[in-house]
Amino acid sequence: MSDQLNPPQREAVRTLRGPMLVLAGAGTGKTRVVTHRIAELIRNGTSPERILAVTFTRKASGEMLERATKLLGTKGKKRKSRPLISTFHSLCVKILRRHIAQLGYPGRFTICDRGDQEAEARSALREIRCPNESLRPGDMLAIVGGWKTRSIDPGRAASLAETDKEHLAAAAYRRYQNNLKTKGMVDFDDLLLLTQQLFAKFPKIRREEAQRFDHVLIDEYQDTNQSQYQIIRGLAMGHRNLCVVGDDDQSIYGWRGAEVEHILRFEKDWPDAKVVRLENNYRSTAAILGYANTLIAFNAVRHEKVLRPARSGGQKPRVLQMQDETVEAQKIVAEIGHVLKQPGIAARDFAILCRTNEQPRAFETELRRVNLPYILVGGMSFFDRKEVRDLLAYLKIIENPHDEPALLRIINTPPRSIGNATVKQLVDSATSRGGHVWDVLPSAGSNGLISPAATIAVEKFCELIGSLSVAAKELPLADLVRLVLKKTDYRRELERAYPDPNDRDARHASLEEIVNAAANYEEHTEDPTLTGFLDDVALGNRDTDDKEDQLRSNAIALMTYHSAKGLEFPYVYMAGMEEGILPHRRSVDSEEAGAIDEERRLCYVGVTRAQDQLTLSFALTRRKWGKSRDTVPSRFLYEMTGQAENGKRRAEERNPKKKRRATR
DNA sequence: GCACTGACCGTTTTT
DNA sequence: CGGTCAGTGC
Repeated sequence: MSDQLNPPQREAVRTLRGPMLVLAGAGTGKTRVVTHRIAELIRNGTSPERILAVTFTRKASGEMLERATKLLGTKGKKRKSRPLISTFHSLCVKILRRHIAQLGYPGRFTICDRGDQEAEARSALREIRCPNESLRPGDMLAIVGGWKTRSIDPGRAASLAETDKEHLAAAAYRRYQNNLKTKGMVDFDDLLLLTQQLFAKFPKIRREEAQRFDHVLIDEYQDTNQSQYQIIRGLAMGHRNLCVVGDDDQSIYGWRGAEVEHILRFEKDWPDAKVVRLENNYRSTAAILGYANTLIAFNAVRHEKVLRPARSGGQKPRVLQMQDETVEAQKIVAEIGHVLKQPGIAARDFAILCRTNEQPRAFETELRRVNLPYILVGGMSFFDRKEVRDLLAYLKIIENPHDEPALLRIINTPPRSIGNATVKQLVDSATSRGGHVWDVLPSAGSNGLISPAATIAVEKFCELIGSLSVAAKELPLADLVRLVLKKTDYRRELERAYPDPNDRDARHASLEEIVNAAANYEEHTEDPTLTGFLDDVALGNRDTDDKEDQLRSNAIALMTYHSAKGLEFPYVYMAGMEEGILPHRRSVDSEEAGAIDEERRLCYVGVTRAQDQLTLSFALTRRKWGKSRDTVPSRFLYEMTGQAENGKRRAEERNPKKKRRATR
């Protein structure tokens, strides 16, 4: 792309004051506009730290920061003189760290990961005496998550609940939320929800936080949920310098509470808003864009947009039919290997996109077999591995001994003779007193709650944590991590637990990675703290770079459509174009209106990632749980290739006057 | 207290 | 197929 901005882009960059909505289609240089705008603001005298840019993913914020830095030529400068480019979640953590006590929480908090959430869900369900088979913790979390992303508190949830499960979930939600509060823990959704509540209840705090910035920019605005919407309003209503950028056709987070209405309603909320449309696509060839446009036109409810290709011609997208998912992986990987032999083509030019996290498995096996470099984005995270979680649990306990899931995780890991029976006693005694497990540990032996042997073990454990906490105040983070490993003898535990040397080595390496991550965090952060490190880990803000970035710098990308949003690749493979996968079975079966439309947008996101060549593939049979089943090609294939009738079009041709309402 | 075994069960996407 | 968990035997 040339460095010249086209007229609408220029307008979006030059109009610096007041509210602005940038409706930007796929591949129209959205990120470019945002970064240029930041640069323009600074050139016009806005001091950089008065600018806040919010993105959805950490990757996007990193990229934006990099580009803005380049544009401004401020590379070596201190962080203070840089704009704040952050994800929503990181922003909210910062705000909550300053004010959470106002909401009745202990002064500090830890962010729970998925495992912590499950443990807390389990105990909440136990508290309401919910039989195991009536509602599982996972299901409860799914229901509660749905409420939280729509800003529904326990009180309102109780009145909204319809089914038996929902009623149980509402009761458990109340407990769950209260327990988290007393323990000083917040889950992912709370980060947004509590910030919203903070702003609503304490206008003074809202103003204080809002006054830090003179300009607010929001990327991927179509994916904002209720809380985010309110937070943005709260931050921008004073100065009104709010610029939001988004594309309703790429709204793929409806299931997480995102409401496209927000982008459609923007002009009503901010009546003097300037609206700029970016419709020139610089990314894909006309052939690819043709497929994308034909496909998305099947969605009835949308902002009408015409994406004009800047690149004419191009190779027509291919549809490949394979025998099963193994052949699919073999064929695609073999083809990539073949194309890679051509000069000037690199592994990073390829992406294999999937609907589910399970699909990449077959590809991974195959890529390994033929020894091609790849990076699997998402899926089982490094930080989900058992040994990593154990080690992090120690750090969490050092930071906040009241973090109960962390405590229960490591109180007997490595085994130190504090068995299930003892732990149960300790938990019961804490619950009956309404206190923390950590606080009953010192007196447990003298109260005769636990056996003499266990008493000694518990005493030793307390000493261990005590000495680590002292060390934490003096040692650099990486050294603290090493000390934890040494004092807990965790490496010997690995030797014991994993007889397979390969397995063992991999796990040793994971521990080493944490030490590296800590060192990296310290190096890249101005004021490093244990809290800050744990925040970054919980939010996926991996400062671990080296290894990951090295890989990413030249590897075939293997990821889901959701992860691929905002990215682009010369060669894109969309695997598993089958009914039940894309669109996913769950959406096909769903009663909810618009479920298929969201799947179609997902498909659209996939298609519009491709710059030069797009390949769609489906398998005739696919294995699931060891059983092979026949499949049906995705309806989207027929739609894209013009083999399906577009009912909406027909109706319109007959009755052209009738205007479609642009709502979801 | 701990390790091992077998029954059971699950089908999406993520910060 | 692969992971989880309760129950069993040492």
